[in-house]
Amino acid sequence: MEERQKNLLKAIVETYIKTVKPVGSKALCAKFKCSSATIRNEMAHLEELGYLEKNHISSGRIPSEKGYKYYVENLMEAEKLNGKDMLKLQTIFANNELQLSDAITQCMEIISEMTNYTSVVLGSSSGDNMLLQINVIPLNASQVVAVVCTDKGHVENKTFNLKEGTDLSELAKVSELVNKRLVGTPINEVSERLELEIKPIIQKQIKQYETIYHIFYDAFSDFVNNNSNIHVSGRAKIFEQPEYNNVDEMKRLANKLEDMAFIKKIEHSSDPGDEVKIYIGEETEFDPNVTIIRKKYTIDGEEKTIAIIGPKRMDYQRIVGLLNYVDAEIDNRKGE
Amino acid sequence: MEERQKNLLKAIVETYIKTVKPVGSKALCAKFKCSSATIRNEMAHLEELGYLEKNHISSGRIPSEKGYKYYVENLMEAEKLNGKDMLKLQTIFANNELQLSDAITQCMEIISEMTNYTSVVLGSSSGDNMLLQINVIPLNASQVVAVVCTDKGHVENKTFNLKEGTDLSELAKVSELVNKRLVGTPINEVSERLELEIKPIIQKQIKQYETIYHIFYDAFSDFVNNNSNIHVSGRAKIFEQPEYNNVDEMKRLANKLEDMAFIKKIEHSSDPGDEVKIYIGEETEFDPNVTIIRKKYTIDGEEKTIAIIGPKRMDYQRIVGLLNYVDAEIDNRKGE
DNA sequence: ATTAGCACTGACAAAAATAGAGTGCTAAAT
DNA sequence: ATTTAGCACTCTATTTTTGTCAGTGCTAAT
Repeated sequence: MEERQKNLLKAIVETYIKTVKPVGSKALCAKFKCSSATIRNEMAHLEELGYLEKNHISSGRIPSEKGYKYYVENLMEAEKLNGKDMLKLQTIFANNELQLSDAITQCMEIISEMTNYTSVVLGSSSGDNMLLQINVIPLNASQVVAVVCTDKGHVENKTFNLKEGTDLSELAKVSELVNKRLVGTPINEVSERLELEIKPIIQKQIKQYETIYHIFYDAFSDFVNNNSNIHVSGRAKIFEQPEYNNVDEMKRLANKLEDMAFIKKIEHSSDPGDEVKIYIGEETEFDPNVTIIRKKYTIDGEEKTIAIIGPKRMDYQRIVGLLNYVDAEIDNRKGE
Repeated sequence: MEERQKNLLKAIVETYIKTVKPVGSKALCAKFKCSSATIRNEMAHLEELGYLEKNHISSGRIPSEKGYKYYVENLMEAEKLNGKDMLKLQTIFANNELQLSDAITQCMEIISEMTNYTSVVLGSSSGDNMLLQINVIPLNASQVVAVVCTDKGHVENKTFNLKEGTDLSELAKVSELVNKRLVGTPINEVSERLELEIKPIIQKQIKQYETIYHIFYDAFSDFVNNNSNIHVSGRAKIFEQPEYNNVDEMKRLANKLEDMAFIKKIEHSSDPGDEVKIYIGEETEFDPNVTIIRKKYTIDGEEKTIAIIGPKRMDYQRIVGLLNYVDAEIDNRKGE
């Protein structure tokens, strides 16, 4: 692609991002110091190459997915954060009382607020967490709460009703046994080892071993299946974007943003790199009409993914700028 | 109001609920075995009394808020659950492994799915929970997680970074002290007693008392402010209702359904009774264009509120029928 | 290679025409 | 004293018509 064509593509993408209206040839004459006809010729060329599209035969051009892609990879310059935005984020990270992972969550909420895009924070899927401790705390004669804690500091709990006459001391015994034998086991293997190692032992020693076994079994399987580690904010924010001026489009997306199983896909998305990654349209695996910008971190040994969901014509410069800033702050805090 | 007028109002409300179109006089001739003119006269009368409204001078009638109100209080007969609906709910409650409060949450999710309304489950606001136990579990040299458990089985946890050289044994000492002194304290008074009773003691005995004091203080204040005890499902479901065929209306409601502070209002709503309560339009304190049907329970000593949010012309019969059924199942389980 | 010029396209908005459902009122019928 | 048929009228909703305009592609001249 020639230099002028690159500049033209850049100008078209940026104009379209601002105006949300197909870009016509006249609009760019001044910038390129040539007539609209010249621009039209170049546009036709860019269209042939697949970087631009038209809504109908006589409309202005809009960038195609390929066009956006080329733009973010080759043409865009990440924007420096403006003072206002920076200030808001700074105050969050400056607060050292705040746990880093909470700071990140808060910060993504703010970004959603500032930009009118939806933001997501995905905690790691507890896969590489290991059992640190299980406590079984009696609430009253017929209820106990089991509290499981992992080495990464994840805690889950579940309340159980006891059958009449369950012996609390037996419960305590089993809990001690589990703590002695299974600490350090990856959390999603605990169930298995419970079955293979613990069950045979308690089967002999404990009277109501079935009830008690179930309590432990359930407490762990719940842990693995839990998705509480997902924060979505500004689900409704993205609807402020002009592309969602249409009821069906809104409904379609609103449903997806409700579905946590779907949201999880953002994390699993293709490649695992930890730089800022931009997925446009089909590539997102989430929705063909959105762009997702995401970044992965490892904090205290745990993976965390943050992502912004916006329309395909999202303000790439600003978002990348923001995420870069967040990145720097996190590095900064991690260095401490 | 005369008998025929009551019947007419009932018919109009029920027709409107089904068709979502203003009800004209002809449509009801057959049912009332009289001419449209007679119906019109009666309609005019009902309108004078404030039970009906018109969109414009020559349109059919729609029920006013007062009309709906009168309907649900005097005219409606709760519907018997149809077999399909009942079956779905039954399987949830039949599963005795499932904790009752989880069963309720699941069941409200299903109801949202079945009816295309939004459902909400609000746990009690932890006000009358009392401290049962706090554990401070070390994760590694520089991090601990504090786990607070109340007598009602609520568990919250928070991770803290320790300053260089914090003495873990001192932490354990304080945690023992808190467990000895403050168990049984209402959870929202713990902070205060921490300040008044614990601080003076540790101030003398503990070197890094400030850091350690903060850990406990923060762990409790987080507990009180937490809203994790809210489940909203089918936020997007309500948009399937034909009244949300308009982008602005959708956005307005989507924003409210995102805002947990707003959702909480459903619980605090005026009177505290524990029967099925129907709030229509303005009465909801949530949104003038919706109806909220809610029911409060006390389960294991904790208040729980379930609610359905739908349009003002929601299918009252079905929802009340469903909630009655849920009610019966809960009573059934509580009785065990 | 660039540009002026021109015919042409399709979206969009405003205006006009049409159909239809429903009302209120009056006067006659029961 | 109700009830009803009949009629003029109102308003909505839909379709049709018309005009405007931004933008294009192509050709021929620069």
